[in-house]
Amino acid sequence: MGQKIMYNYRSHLCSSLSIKNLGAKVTLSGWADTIRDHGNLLFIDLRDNYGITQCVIDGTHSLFEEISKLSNESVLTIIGEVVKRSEETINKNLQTGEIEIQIEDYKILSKSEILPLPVNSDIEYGEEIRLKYRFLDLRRNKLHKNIILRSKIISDIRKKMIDRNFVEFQTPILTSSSPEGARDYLVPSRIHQGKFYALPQAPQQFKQLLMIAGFDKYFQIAPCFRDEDSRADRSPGEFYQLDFEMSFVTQEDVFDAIEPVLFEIFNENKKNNEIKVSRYPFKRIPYKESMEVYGSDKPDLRNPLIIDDYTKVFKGSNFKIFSDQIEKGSVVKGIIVKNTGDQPRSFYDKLNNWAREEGAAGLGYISFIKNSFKGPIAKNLNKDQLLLLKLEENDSIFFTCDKLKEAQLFSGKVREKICNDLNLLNKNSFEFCWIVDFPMYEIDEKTNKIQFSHNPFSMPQGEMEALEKKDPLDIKAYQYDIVCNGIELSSGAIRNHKPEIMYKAFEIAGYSKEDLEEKFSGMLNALKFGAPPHGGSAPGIDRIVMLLADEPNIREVIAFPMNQQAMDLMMDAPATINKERLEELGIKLIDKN
RNA sequence: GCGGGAGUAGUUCAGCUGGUUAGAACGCUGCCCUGUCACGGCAGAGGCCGCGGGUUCGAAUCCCGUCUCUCGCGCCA
Repeated sequence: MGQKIMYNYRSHLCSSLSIKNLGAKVTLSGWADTIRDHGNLLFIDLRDNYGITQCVIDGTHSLFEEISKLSNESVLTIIGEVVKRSEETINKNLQTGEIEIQIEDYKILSKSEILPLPVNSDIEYGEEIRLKYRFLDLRRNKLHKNIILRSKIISDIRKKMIDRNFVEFQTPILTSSSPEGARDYLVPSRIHQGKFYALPQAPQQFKQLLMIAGFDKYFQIAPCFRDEDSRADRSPGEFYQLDFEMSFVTQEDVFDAIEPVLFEIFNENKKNNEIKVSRYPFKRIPYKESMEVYGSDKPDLRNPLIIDDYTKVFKGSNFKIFSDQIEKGSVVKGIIVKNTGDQPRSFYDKLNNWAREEGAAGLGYISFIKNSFKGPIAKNLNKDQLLLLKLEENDSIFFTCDKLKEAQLFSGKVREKICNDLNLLNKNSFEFCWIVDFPMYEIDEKTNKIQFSHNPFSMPQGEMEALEKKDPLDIKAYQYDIVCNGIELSSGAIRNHKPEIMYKAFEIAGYSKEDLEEKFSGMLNALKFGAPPHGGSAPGIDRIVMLLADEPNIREVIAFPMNQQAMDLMMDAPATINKERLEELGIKLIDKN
């Protein structure tokens, strides 16, 4: 104690000692994870980033009194000898469980006050306290591991991209607001009072400009900023994408380039070997089919249930509720569920109640058991109609009747609900698919106007000819999403690299030539001086880590996330700014009260 | 902006068909304990029951309002 000279903090890590080191005099530094005081014998589990080592001291030692007053999470250097534990006291749960350190000397590097949040426990705590004391939360095993996994995934991605001749770039954080898309985060300009920078929602235009600049293959672990409300899989404020772009490529070239990267990242970082990752090429599902079969544009392919169309069965049938609606243009969607024909009545009633809570009229069903059709709808169909259902023994089928889009979306919910209730999900797999052929345009239901359904810079399939001759709502784009286990990892596209097609595409969505030139002059200019065909995508890093860490919430894989209200409880952001700073920026606050 | 759930000790939670002194576990303080690893035992301190109002003889409990957290919807080209 009381050393005046600088000494080494550690000779070993808290994970590194074993019976091979018996007799060695070692120095370890770390946190006092747990202290077990037996009166005349005391154990300290010393923890660092790498592991835990048990240190022991007995009552005859001159430092015993002092050391027994230590508090949890104090930071210590412990010097002592590596000794073998007796056979009965070996701890198999610990990497270093065959040895312990006989404490000879120690030094307190930093004391800890009473903790607001226990570090050495795995139980769940409220998010508010976890976020306020994030540094303590991050010391805890689960979060600590998640953040290290995140680092590994990012470094793996970087290596794989560089190995494939992608070039890493940085693009501006202070840039200009883009008129399409999400709400921007804005930064006031001091030099140009009244004007604002925007933080990039994605480096979309910059990566395209880099392609036009001839760099051929771009990637970036890119921060993206969107001022939108949060969800369990959407952190407010900022998130990271594996943003990449390639020149002289077709849609299939883009898929070929990224599929092995995603496969390898998932296969090499999955939690255990039981877990199967989709082999590439991943399934390609046209948007229209995805809506028909899964009732979603981000289907979870681990769910074995499938939606089919049964409009023909009910058309003109005696089941008037459906047949009348069909006359008015509705459709009937159904989901066949195996091994449910013998479920008790309550099973169907519960689903029916759930459907009503969801705003549906109910959830009609027919089950087929011992060669007869049961359920309230069955008696309204004749034999031929019932046979069209193609039910097998012990099957049930659940119906939704509504306008096409509503019926698809609700069937999608039913598909998910039944899968969850019956536990049909294969949890040990990562199922990838591409959703392709997204429509270029859609109709805004409020204004009845045609608008871009996705990225306005995407190339329409059929290019100029399609824009000129086809009904805009029938035009597909070279626009695709990659989906894994029902989570949209990213969208991407083959971009429109021809200014004349760009003018036409925007014209259809109601933008004049002047609008376009005002808002995207940089981009348009670039396209006029020799732009290669190019395309790319941008899988979300946080969501990839979330899937691999098997976490239901994205904040569990971000070191310092904001809460749902987009506040940083630890750093106290956002915060008020003093008058002088505001004046300098030419900003006057409006009192909304 | 809208809907669901929650807010009680430093922490996690119980109590909530109203009833006089609000409990448990972990943590904390003190004492005992030489083989624990979530050590154990005894004792103790610790509460504006989120905040404001109302009903009532009496409110953690019932009612109204409000704030906060969280999940979902809207939003997220």
